[in-house]
Amino acid sequence: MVVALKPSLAPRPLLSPDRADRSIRSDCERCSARTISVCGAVDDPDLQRLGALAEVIKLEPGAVLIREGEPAPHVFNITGGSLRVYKLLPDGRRQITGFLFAGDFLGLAIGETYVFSAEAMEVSTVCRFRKGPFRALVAGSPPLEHMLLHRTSHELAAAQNQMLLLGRKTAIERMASFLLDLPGHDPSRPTAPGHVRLPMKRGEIADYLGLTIETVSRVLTRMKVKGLISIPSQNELIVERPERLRQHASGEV
Amino acid sequence: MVVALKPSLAPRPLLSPDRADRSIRSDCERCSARTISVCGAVDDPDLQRLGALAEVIKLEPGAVLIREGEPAPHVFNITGGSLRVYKLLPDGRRQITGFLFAGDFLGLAIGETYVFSAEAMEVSTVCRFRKGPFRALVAGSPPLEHMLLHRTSHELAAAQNQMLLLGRKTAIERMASFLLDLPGHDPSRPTAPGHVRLPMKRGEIADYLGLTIETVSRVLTRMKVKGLISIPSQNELIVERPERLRQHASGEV
DNA sequence: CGCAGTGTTGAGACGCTTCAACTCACGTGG
DNA sequence: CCACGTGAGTTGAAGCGTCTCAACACTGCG
Repeated sequence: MVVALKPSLAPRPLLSPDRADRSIRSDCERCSARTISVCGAVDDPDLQRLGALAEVIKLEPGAVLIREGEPAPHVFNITGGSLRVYKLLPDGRRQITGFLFAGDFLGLAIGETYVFSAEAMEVSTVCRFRKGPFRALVAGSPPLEHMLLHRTSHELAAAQNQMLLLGRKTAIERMASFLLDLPGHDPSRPTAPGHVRLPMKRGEIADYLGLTIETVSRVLTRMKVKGLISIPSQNELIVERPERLRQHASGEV
Repeated sequence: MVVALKPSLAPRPLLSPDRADRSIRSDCERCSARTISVCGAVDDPDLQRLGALAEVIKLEPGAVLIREGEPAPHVFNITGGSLRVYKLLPDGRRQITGFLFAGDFLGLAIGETYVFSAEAMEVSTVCRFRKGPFRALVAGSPPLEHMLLHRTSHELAAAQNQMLLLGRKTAIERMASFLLDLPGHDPSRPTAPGHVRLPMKRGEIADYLGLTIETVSRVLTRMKVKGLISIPSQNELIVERPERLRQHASGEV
């Protein structure tokens, strides 16, 4: 059973970061700033029980996992790939509220129906839990509950950063912030410093940053011309001047 | 000892909503849609212990409770009044990420320093807890931890709504959303239907909605001319056409 | 009465969006 | 092997919504 978690629990023994097929991810990007994997026998009985509850689902690119407004019987944990989470207005305007990667939870919010939609951006795998048993198990396991609170608090802090971005930053500041933040969320195989993997299309970046496709494209071009970044291919990008980008991200230019 | 909580625990006996001096607020606005107060003897020993940890602080309007970037030794619970929570860019641009009222928690996010600032908008009272003992108590009390997770999840859902607002809504849509949402967050004395208390100034509304003061003023005027609202005084507002306002809020006009 | 803080209104400027044309990469089939 | 089609991305020109700057109105208070 595959379960990917990013608990904030006491440190676990560090083993090889490979063998994702039977690994439990254990990290806390804001606390310990690293993604580690714990493989082999799982010592925590709660995590084992959690794994026993799970049902593994594989998603093709574009597959819809959650549709806003529909009944919400499940909680999900992403074990591989990446998903976009978004909300829609009736006329089709879309705001992507987050990109999720391996280890992230989805659908924790209390309520009868989902309040957002979620789709796979690439081939992805998720663990699905029925809400009732999941809640029951969590309620009976303080460490699990604590981990969820910890992660949700982090997400809330990230959401506040995004509000600052959407409410007050210019297009280039938004893009700079995005390019600097993205690698920290994506636990996929360690990339060279400055190297950013872009599993999402321009339109998704636009809907995440509250811009249009055209503006995203223009800003990237401007950054390229300025020598801040280079774009070897559509799906990857290299930050050439991280310090200058950081200045842009915080509005100091 | 004054403690204001909005736990998602099992229902408690409903008593008089007054006597705020010794009350424990107990509600779940999104689940049960009402704010109730439980007064008199507190039966939950965890809440009593929480109360014993608290230190009551009174804030004058404009008083700074939390400054972004400073060490974060405390967790707060608001027992009266209202606070604004915000983030700043170096050049002074401000994004207010939320308005907090009685029952709300503040400073839960894990980290060495606060990642936002908070100021009182009116005369307010808060309970202050040192983080260590607070965490210890919460860790030892599953119901408390559960309540915090529940509340944080709600805040996260609200934050996602705000991202949709900031990223994709027009000025009038933002204002309409704001006027409809605000009463649901403010548990202060029950107001007549359609009646909205505005404890914040225009500049704060602007910084919450990602607009300027002038745009806020213009939009309110437009709404007034259209007959959607009326403004008896600077600090209060009456929604005359809730259904039309709701259409605007969801972008259907 | 005068002052300061707050809110409103107007005119022009600006940044992003909209609309449209074009390029590029990739896959398919004649 | 190349013509063709499609989806994604880029670039240009014009439009529009909000911002900026400025003047004015209102309120409360010493």
